[in-house]
Amino acid sequence: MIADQSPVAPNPARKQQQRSIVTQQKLLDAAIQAFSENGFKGTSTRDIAERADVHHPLITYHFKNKDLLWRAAADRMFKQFNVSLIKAMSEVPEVDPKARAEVFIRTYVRCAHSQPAMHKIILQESSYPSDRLDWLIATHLKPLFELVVDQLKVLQELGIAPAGNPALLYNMIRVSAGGLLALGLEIKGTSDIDLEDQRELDELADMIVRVFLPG
Amino acid sequence: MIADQSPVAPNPARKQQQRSIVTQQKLLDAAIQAFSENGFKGTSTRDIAERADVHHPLITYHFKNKDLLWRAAADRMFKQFNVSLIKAMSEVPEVDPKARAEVFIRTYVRCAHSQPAMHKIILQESSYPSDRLDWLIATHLKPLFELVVDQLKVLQELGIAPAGNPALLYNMIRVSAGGLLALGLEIKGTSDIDLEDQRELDELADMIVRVFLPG
DNA sequence: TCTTAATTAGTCCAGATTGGACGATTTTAC
DNA sequence: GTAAAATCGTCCAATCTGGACTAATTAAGA
Repeated sequence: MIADQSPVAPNPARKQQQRSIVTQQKLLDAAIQAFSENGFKGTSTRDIAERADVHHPLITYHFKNKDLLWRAAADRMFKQFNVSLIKAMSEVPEVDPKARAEVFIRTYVRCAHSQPAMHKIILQESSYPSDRLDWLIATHLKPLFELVVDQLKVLQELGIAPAGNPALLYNMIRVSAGGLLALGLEIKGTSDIDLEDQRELDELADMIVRVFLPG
Repeated sequence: MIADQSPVAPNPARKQQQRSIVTQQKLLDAAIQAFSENGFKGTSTRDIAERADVHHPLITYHFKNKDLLWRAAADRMFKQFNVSLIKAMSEVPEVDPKARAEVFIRTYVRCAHSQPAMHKIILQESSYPSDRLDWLIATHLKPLFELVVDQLKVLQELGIAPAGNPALLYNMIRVSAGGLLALGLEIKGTSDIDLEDQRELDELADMIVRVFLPG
């Protein structure tokens, strides 16, 4: 994912320098990490700058303020996630719905593992109403939701997926992957399952497929 | 749940007054709410005192400091949850494992709905290692985990629950209930499902039973 | 009822942190 | 070489931090 352009400067008379792109990426990565750990309110811009190893006034320079930094960081993360998902799906033939669903689940597990911050941020923003949540839903969550639920209905008609409200089913799958992976430390503490281990990760994906696509 | 005793005073020469119990409960409720929204770091003791409508130095008086307040609040919440669960289970005959499992799931859904803060706090504390997480696992998470996983193994042998690692299965059930309910606002935004509605809540419980206890 | 411990109210503090502003300096594209 | 882009260093005013302290109030036990 390459930044289209600096999020701030409107009409550059000279093109953006390479190092500024690096700085922005470092800030965005650090922001996702920090926000996912401590929430929007609990995260200071100085904390983000320190994690990124960047002088903190550069946040103002590149992103104007904390709100816009949050939005840019979330945008990047969700775009990466959704693009990975759609790309993986595009490589599976349309004619085999069960195979498509299986690829979707395995890809979702893989992406959720490489970006556990996503689920944490969604959950945090679901704590109370906010502009950030509205934006998240409208921009990234609802589009994917509608795409997947339509396909889930087909799977249910074919007897591949369990009956019932497909929206609930979608969310159960989602939390069984993303929500469970975000609990990595806790699960390691209670059960000695290490979801950093590729084999255990595959086992989780197998299990989700088995449970949610029994047909 | 009644507080055994004031968490601070060691040897009261005169018994604890009723109003102090009320103050403590108000503080504990407010603390759970605040911590679940903004995390430990993102929550100030003053914020908690304001939510509880209590003068903030009373936190020092009743709980000594922020850490101990967090622990007392979490302890209360988890005890309530686990006790509800065990109580419900004790009313089901031992001889019918499937009925027991179904009661467990429906009770878990009901409790998770009445206390969505629990899942949020677990997830927050799973972000990075801490004494709080260690304590949570050892005191409340692991005991329940071991209890349930043993019963899950029986269900798997009977062909009632799907095959696979029972620890993963347990956690999938847990997040399908608690994790999904904690996402209430998001789910309402994407799908118009209102999990405050008792019928929709029952539908979720039905779905979890259907998916995880197909046998 | 009276005494006194338990609880609360009110105030204060010193220090840290907050998001953000600003000019001086360095780096790099053209 | 030069001017724009990016970074640095420093500053600020406001707010918030957890906690300390004394005086006032309430209620338990004799």
